[in-house]
Amino acid sequence: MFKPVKNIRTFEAISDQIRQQIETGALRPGDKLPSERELATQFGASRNAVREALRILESAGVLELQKGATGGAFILEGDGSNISQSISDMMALKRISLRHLTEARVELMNVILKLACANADETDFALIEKNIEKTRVAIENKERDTQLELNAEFYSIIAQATRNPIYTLLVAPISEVVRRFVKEAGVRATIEVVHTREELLRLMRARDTDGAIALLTEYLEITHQAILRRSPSEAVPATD
Amino acid sequence: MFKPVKNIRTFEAISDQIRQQIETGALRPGDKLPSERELATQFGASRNAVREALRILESAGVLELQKGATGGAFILEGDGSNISQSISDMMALKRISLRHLTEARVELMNVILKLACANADETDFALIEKNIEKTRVAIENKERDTQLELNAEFYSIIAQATRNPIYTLLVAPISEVVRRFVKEAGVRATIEVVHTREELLRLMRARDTDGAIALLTEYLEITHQAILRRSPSEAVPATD
DNA sequence: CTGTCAATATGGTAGGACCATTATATCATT
DNA sequence: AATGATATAATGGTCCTACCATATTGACAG
Repeated sequence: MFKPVKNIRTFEAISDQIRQQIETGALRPGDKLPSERELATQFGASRNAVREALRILESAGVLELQKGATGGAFILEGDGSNISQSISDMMALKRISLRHLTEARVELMNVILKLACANADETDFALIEKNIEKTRVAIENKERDTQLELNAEFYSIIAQATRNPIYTLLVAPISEVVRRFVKEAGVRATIEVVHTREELLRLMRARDTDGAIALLTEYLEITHQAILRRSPSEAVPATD
Repeated sequence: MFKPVKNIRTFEAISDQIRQQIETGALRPGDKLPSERELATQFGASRNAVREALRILESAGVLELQKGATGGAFILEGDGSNISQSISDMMALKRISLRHLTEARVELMNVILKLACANADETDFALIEKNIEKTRVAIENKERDTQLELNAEFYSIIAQATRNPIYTLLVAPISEVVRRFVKEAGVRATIEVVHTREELLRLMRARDTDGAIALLTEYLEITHQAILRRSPSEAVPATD
């Protein structure tokens, strides 16, 4: 058995090295990398190769590039927003249908609700309450974009109540993709949404896990059906 | 209220256009894009900008770049391997601990097992059986890398039995990250693994969902403890 | 028919030049 | 002294040209 000949490209070597620095903790969120020109000399590579490496890390949500005199590459915290892009890429490649997405969303929210009911404290409930109130105002004023924003926030708050950041990372992209469907299909939120969420909050406060899960599952299915009615073309499952 | 001045970068405009072509179906998996030089003239941009756009799409797992005379950029199917990179990036940024990962893994596998028990047919079971057998051989021959490979495959097969590709997309990266921990900690697989999986397969065939979940949950927790014993430093949770 | 070699197209790398943006320092004006 | 305009410098963004490494194809000699 022979070892495969390595065909490592320079920009890969560079991005790998930077990633490694992050893994070992040598680079932490907020840190600033040297300038592109400086990095080029340090790596003994062209500025071109350095740029491609930085571009990869930027699109991965690891870096942020700022222009200007005090600009440069800054390590980010990482909020998982890039995972959103990944999932929507998969959907564009027809590997995922709306049916798949809703099904997974329901199951994921079931898990999250279970953990949130167990771990949430009054601080979380207060955040949810505030979010619902803002949602009510947004719906009354027909501010659709604001409402969609608050919608994503709602699930994010619940996810954070699980005390496990992985769920927050997973919920954000799903909300994002669902948001696109809702926007495309032109589905409008009614005041019913607020009532449902108030009831959900009540159930969570009462630690009624099963009740909360049942309520949210029903609501998500209704949302799914509403999108389907508006854009039936999306009902076509992935072609395998 | 003023609109924010758009500061769209050319390579972003290019990658957005290509992504749009994929979304509309104008570009499908297997299709080949024009050469970089040709794209540069078509977009009216420099080859440099085109390259950075292609680099982003490549790192997103949307494209594959091949060298040589008949080379070029080919649209991929998209197997979600890039999501793996995203999650491990988040872990590197200390947002996720092993405890978080195991907890989410257990919950996720519970869901997957439930759906797999409901939807799997004999074809899936046969694949699992074959995988277990190969794992037995790998363990006996102490082929650790092969065994780790089969390990990821095992969970992937189960995920595919759910008939929802999203779960396959989510399981792959988690397996990948767990694999790194296992390798780093030097945890060795014993023949017990094979016995556990054979029992799991038996339960799945019997459609004993609860039994299967209980068995796998226990096994995953044991794995978690094994890793912790070997590398206690990883036990430190994320610093918030 | 077969193996060898040249031609060619493509991605990968390099280096230089210039532009747009941003922050800072400097100076003139009030 | 405070303010505002202006030069200065550093940085990312873009472009161009050239060359290298690789992989396919086709011609050619054996």
